[in-house]
Order: sequence, then C-alpha cells, then structure tokens
Amino acid sequence: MALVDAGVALLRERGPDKLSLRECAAKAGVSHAAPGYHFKNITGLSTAIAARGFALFCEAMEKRLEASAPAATERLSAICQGYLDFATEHPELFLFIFSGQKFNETDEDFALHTSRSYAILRETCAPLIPEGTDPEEIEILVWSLVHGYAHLAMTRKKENPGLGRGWPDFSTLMGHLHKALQASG
Amino acid sequence: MALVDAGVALLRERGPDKLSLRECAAKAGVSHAAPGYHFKNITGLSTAIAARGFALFCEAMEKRLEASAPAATERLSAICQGYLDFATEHPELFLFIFSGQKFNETDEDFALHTSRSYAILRETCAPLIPEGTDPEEIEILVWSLVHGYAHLAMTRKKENPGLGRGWPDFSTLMGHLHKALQASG
DNA sequence: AAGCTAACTTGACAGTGTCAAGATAAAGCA
DNA sequence: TGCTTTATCTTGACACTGTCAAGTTAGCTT
Repeated sequence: MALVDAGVALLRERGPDKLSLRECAAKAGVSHAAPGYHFKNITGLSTAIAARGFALFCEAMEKRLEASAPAATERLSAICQGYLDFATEHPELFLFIFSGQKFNETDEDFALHTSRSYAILRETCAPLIPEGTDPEEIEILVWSLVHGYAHLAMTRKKENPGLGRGWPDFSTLMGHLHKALQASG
Repeated sequence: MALVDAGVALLRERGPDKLSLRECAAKAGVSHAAPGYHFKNITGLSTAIAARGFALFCEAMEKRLEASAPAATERLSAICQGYLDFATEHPELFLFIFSGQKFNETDEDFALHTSRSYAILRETCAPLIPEGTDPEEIEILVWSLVHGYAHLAMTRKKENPGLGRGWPDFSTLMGHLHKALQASG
C-alpha cells in the first residue's frame, strides 16, 4: 500500500512522533482526506505502519536464524542479533512500534505479525528451557534483556550516542545470560 | 510550577502522546499562549515534565534503597523494585520519558535528574562488579533487563495485561541475574 | 444504457503550536 | 509622587492538523 510506504518514509525523515495523515497523503500524491477513506482514522494508519514494522522485525530475526549454526545457544544469539539489526536499520519504526501508543489490536495484519514475532522468540528459546521452569520465565528474561538494551540505546542516546558505540557489545551481555542459563539447567 | 503539574495530570488523564500546550494552559487557568512564554516551545514544556518524571524515578529507587537490607545484592533488587514501582505508579510518565522524543538535553533540571538516575544505578552496582570486568558491562546488563521488562510490560500489554499480572515476577528474572553474576565473580 | 460500488476529491470545522503585539502590574529609582 | 523597566501574562492571527459530510469519477455488472 502506497500510503503505508509514504508513512514509513515520513517516520524515517521526520521522526517517530511526526506522522501526519495529510503529509502522507501529499507524499503519496493523493488528496488530504484520502487516507481517511482507507484507514478510518490516524490510529488505523498507525496500525498499518506498525504491522509493517513488526513484519520487518520478524524478517530481521529470521534472516539471522537462517545464517545461524544449528546449536540452540547460537540460534538464541541469532534472534537477538536480528532484534538489534532491526533497531539499528529502522530506528524510527522500532521506536514507533514500541512507543506505547494505542494500535488497533483487532487488525488482522497487526495481530498476525506481532504474534509471529513472539512465536519466533518462543520457538528459539524452547530447547534452552531448564527442566522444571516455566518457559515464559526464560522467554521474558531474554526478551527483556535484548529489548531493554536496544530501547535504552535509542532513547537515552545523548549519554550513549548510537546503538553499540560506547556501550558494551550485546554479545558480552549475552555471555552473562548463557552463564545464568547454564547455572539453572 | 503549575503548568508542569497540569502537564503531568494531562498525561495521566489522556495518555503519554496527548500533551498539548493549550490544554495545559486551560487546566492551569491561564491563556492559551502563556505556556509559550515560560517554555519557549512544546519541547521546553515536555523537557520540564520529563525532568519531573526523572525526579520521581529517582525518588522511587531511593525509597526502596532506604528500606533495603545493606547487602549489595539486596540493594540491587531494591533499585529494580523502585524502577518497577515508578513504572507501575506513573505509567504515562514512564512511557513519556522513554518515548524517544527529543528533549532539551541542555536543560539544567533535566540533565541533573537523568544523570542522578544513572548515578544511583552505578553506585548500587559497584560492589557487585566481578574483578576485571568493565563496570559499565554490568550496569547495562542490569539496566537493560529491568528496563526491558518494564517497558515491554507497558507497551505490549494486550498480550500481557498489566505489569506483573500474567508475567513471571521480576524477582525470578533477578534470580537468574544473580546466578550470572556469581558465575562471573 | 442503467445502476452500483470503490476510490477518491472538495470543502468545512474545531483543535493545535507558534509568533507578534499589546496589556497589566509590580519594583526600582528620581 | 511620577517615570521607567521588567516579568508575566492576554489577544489575535497564521499555518497546520484530524475528521467528517458531501460530491465526483471510473470501472464493473446486469
């Protein structure tokens, strides 16, 4: 959809909080109210853009998975790397989808891609769950760590300019995580 | 400052992306352009509100620290609990200060409270740094984990309604973290 | 040819941030 | 007392925003 393309481009140019129906319309070469026809309001357009964001998010993780060695720990590192790839390559989309603003959760596309992203995490974690512990415990542990790392790097970047630069590399954090999993399993 | 109070109340009522100079003015009982005098633009007001947010953030951590046992691991758990207290009690402020929007980083108040929050983290981590490892590595490890946990809980709350409810308690994640630190030290 | 529908456009409205200009009231000083 | 300066607003305007109602147009069906 051309309007979603325009929206993504707009976010990239102007920042994650500068989305505008009218500017999207102008960018796509249609009249100012055309977006209101396809998406009933700005939440609708935002949701479509967020769905696109989650799709790219999934692709980034899957791409790293395909190139990964088959060992479970390698695969876990791979999806984390994919997570960070997405945040690095699409910082505005990353902030946009995790901005806390309301999306239309009943939107089919949106629901599809958000649940797919969690499924990737779940399946990659599965072989690493220590006996007798709730899988969700490890999933949230991993997801919190990588999400927190990426999100802090983007939002507090004055003190720490740029994801990775000036920060400990994520692989060192991953090392600590693996130690914790070994100690539990 | 009454306008900042009004702004915080507005965020609480309407959500973290619904701040408006004119509505703040109305809430504070002044004319629509009065906020433009005190803060030269909406970024100025946002920065003042974010500074207030970081101050409350620091207070939440310090309050838990005062009630904590003196052991270093207890103190680390305490600031994490304070972190989560803040996110729970001021969800809109939490999302607002970590929204990724630009603040005026040269603002004195803002700089003071943001650096104070990082200093609390740094000092609490200090006794736990394993010999020969970069302190920042552990600081970012801890901060990423607790921030990721809190932020995911707030932004993806459809799948996981409410911080804590339906999620593994943070103390279990903290347990894994301590294991990792023991394995390193 | 007639009718129907999807995909728009046009025009209006209230709300927004921002700016320039004026008002008002207190404070400092002659 | 009167005059000037300064801080703190108010008023009014402008361009921009989302949203809605109404009109238009092109393509398909019958």
